[in-house]
Amino acid sequence: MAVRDTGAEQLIKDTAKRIFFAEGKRNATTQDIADAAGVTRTLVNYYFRSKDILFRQVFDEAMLDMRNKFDAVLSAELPFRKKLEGFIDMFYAEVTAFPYKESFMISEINSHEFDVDKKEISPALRIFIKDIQQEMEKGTIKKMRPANFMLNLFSLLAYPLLTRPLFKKLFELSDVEFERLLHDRKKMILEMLLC
Amino acid sequence: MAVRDTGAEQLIKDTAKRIFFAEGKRNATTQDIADAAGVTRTLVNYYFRSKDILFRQVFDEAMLDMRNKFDAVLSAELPFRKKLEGFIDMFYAEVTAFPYKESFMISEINSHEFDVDKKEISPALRIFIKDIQQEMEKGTIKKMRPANFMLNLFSLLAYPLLTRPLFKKLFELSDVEFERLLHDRKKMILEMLLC
DNA sequence: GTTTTGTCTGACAAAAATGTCAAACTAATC
DNA sequence: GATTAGTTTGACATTTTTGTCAGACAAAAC
Repeated sequence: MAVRDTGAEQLIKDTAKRIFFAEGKRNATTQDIADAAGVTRTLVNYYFRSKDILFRQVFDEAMLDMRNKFDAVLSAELPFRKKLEGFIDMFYAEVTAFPYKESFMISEINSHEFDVDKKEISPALRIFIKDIQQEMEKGTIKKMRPANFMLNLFSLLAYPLLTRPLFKKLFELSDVEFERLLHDRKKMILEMLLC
Repeated sequence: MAVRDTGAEQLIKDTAKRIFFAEGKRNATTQDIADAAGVTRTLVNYYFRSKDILFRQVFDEAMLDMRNKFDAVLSAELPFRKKLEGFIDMFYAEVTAFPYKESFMISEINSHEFDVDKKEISPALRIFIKDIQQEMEKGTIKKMRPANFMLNLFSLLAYPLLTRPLFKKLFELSDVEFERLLHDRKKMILEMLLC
């Protein structure tokens, strides 16, 4: 298949990603996606057979894409603190490009069809877990299960972005003020993790 | 309206809440809800006119319910540390009863129709912000914007539950092991916040 | 230049979900 | 016990979304 590549298949996937992750239209129909891509809906079915398959494919690729970015940062040859900084920067860049991606993923993760195709703990994660344990022995971070350290890192980083609209209203913050808040967090997160 | 209260209206709402928040069927149809409640779908329309209105009503009540619980804990006459502990316990209890509520709320908060009907910062929140500032002056917590302190609290508490299925797989954890992890977090979160 | 093969489209069919209405039912009220 | 008014239902209509299929189109192969 796909011998005479016209780019339509990729175009459809990219458009779907934009609509879901950048524009936050979680309930977009195949027609919406086709329209946005400037093709007919029939073509979407031609390449992906069904909506579910398109969904799954977009989700899986997004998942893989994220994992690759995580792995690149977490297995880099850098001191621990630099790794964390790199991770935070990478994460913020990702959110800036795709503000709704996190929210979308959370939804999927909690849906009943969720199933990742992993065999085992990734090598990069294994390296990072080693790092964490070493830092604990050095005393730069508190002793805890590595999984909990990672949960803390992700939590402090991701959650504020997931609840941004709510917190903006709760604390009566403008966009600029919220950005400033996020900016402050960068240093603060490091301090909290490396106590 | 509702002069001859048969309990059907409340039954439908309660059933919807159970399906959404406890069973995690985010895309349940009105038919699904009617079936689960043991009534006809027509009756759902009789009481709520449209699916959207039912959704909105269930969401708003859930939001209000949460806010009330938060307020009760945050404005209690207790030392700061006890308040935090109460908050954490309340949150875990809530999640145990409705495992998918958080995820549902995040979705809604990030949808484009989201709009809370609040006038101003709630009195309870104002009290808690005062508490936070006092603790900062006493030196029991690091100096930061109160909003950031609250974000930290929520993040550390809520995020692990949102990504539970993913982390379970990533770290190859059983349900029991994950529960143990969560249990450890209780003390840890307090330590991280009160350094 | 004609055949072949992959790409794309319009028209149609099917399915899924929501909404409406007249009429049946039932518990209060008179 | 007849009337009234709120409640419930089944049948029907509409809307929305998805899926299919025969055929048009275009580029490569012969």
